[in-house]
Amino acid sequence: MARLARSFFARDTRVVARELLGCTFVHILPHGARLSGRIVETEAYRPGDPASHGYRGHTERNAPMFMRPGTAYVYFTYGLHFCFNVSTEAEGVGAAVLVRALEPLNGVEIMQANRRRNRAAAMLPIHALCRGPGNLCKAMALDREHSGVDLCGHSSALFIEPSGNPGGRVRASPRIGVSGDEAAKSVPWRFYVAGNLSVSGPAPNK
DNA sequence: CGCACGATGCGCT
DNA sequence: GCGCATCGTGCGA
Repeated sequence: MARLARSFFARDTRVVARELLGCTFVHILPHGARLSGRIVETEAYRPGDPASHGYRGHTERNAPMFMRPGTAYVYFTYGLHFCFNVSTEAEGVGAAVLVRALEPLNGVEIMQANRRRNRAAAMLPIHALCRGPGNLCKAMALDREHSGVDLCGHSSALFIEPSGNPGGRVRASPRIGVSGDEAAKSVPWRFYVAGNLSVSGPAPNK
């Protein structure tokens, strides 16, 4: 299947965030296994946005946000979690879409193993495997070594496949976990598929 | 059910 | 040092 071209990501971050819903995010592991899931929740982080890592300018960590649209930006936070983003807008512009949740499609058993804390722990329900940005990275085996990877490259292990439609009603809401600036907290730049069990936050998401 | 908090690393002031 | 685009647990109602 085709992968999304750079032109898809080289647009307004809010549009990209909304249109990513329903697309399939794929990670081909080194041994060839395919992990994938349908994107059901995203957030836009835009130029001039106080909540964005790019707000205070270019640093070593956020460098992928300023790279070509379609570049993966994976960062480490709270001392234990990774979050996966895709850069947007244009090269030199600090903007990205945070992918917050997937509905698992391929590689579910591997995801189960990636998420399991220890051998005795109970198996998680499929819809919970990639619910929330930290959980998504754990299940999809993503970490800082994937930051800077070009999702539009022909041979990259990470890419996104296009889709017809999200298969549900798309809703917008304020972003989750944003603190500080009041305007940044209230702006509706989180997008999700209403009612999908894999969407994070208080269930059920209507 | 909701809320509080601890875990735990590191980038930034 | 502070605080973070988080998550799971444990507590009280």
